[in-house]
Amino acid sequence: MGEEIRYCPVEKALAVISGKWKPYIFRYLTGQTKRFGELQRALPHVTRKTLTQQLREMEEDGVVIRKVYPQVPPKVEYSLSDYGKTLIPVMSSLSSWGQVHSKRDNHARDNQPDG
Amino acid sequence: MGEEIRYCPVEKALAVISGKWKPYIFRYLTGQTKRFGELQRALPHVTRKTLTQQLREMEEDGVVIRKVYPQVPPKVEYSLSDYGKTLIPVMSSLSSWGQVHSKRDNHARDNQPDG
DNA sequence: CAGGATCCTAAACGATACTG
DNA sequence: CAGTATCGTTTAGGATCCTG
Repeated sequence: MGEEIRYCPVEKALAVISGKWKPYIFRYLTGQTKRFGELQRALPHVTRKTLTQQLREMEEDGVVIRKVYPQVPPKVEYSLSDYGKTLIPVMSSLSSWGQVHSKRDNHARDNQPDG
Repeated sequence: MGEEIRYCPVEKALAVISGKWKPYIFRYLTGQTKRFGELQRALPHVTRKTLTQQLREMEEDGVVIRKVYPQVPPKVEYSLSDYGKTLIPVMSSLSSWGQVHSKRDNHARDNQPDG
């Protein structure tokens, strides 16, 4: 998901936040540190494998910090890095656009007066 | 690319702008009406089929207006709809983030002093 | 000029089972 | 608890050829 270099800054930003569960992970980690299991419970529809993958990618991109506590049973905490936090206003921008235009779903592309 | 309903506003926004060439199309159409061929020349690496697809999706999503001039040879113009223009600040947000953090490429996730 | 049709590949994601 | 390994499906996008 980031194999080739991104020349377009928009693409670069999208490369970091694109991923089926990344927006959710992002929102959930904003302001909070969470354990793997907590994320899993918050996102009941994602498999462990995929959740791990998405988190690994976010870690690779430097937006998420993974802290492993060497104990048994294992404990792993995830949090946003300072770098990751710089994405918060971007996510807000996306979010507010999505909220404002949520009345316009997939269809409804003809002039829909403010119903 | 928008088969299922998006519950998350961020996902909803991403669904509209995600697509390999959409950011470029977006930027290129911002403030200008362009013909299909112009877009193609501006994006030398995209095939006609894919360019058409992306434009169709953007039209479906209501962000792009496709105007066909019934003449031979055909002439088709693309422009941003008013709805599409509401995405400009969102694109700006993504873009400026991408620009600011462009020094941080795919790797380089350890502390890299401004070398 | 601006496409449509068809075939193909790579990558994302899911399902399921196993592990330190 | 927090993964990894393997397999299978879906889909975005590319390659190529055809058309009004």
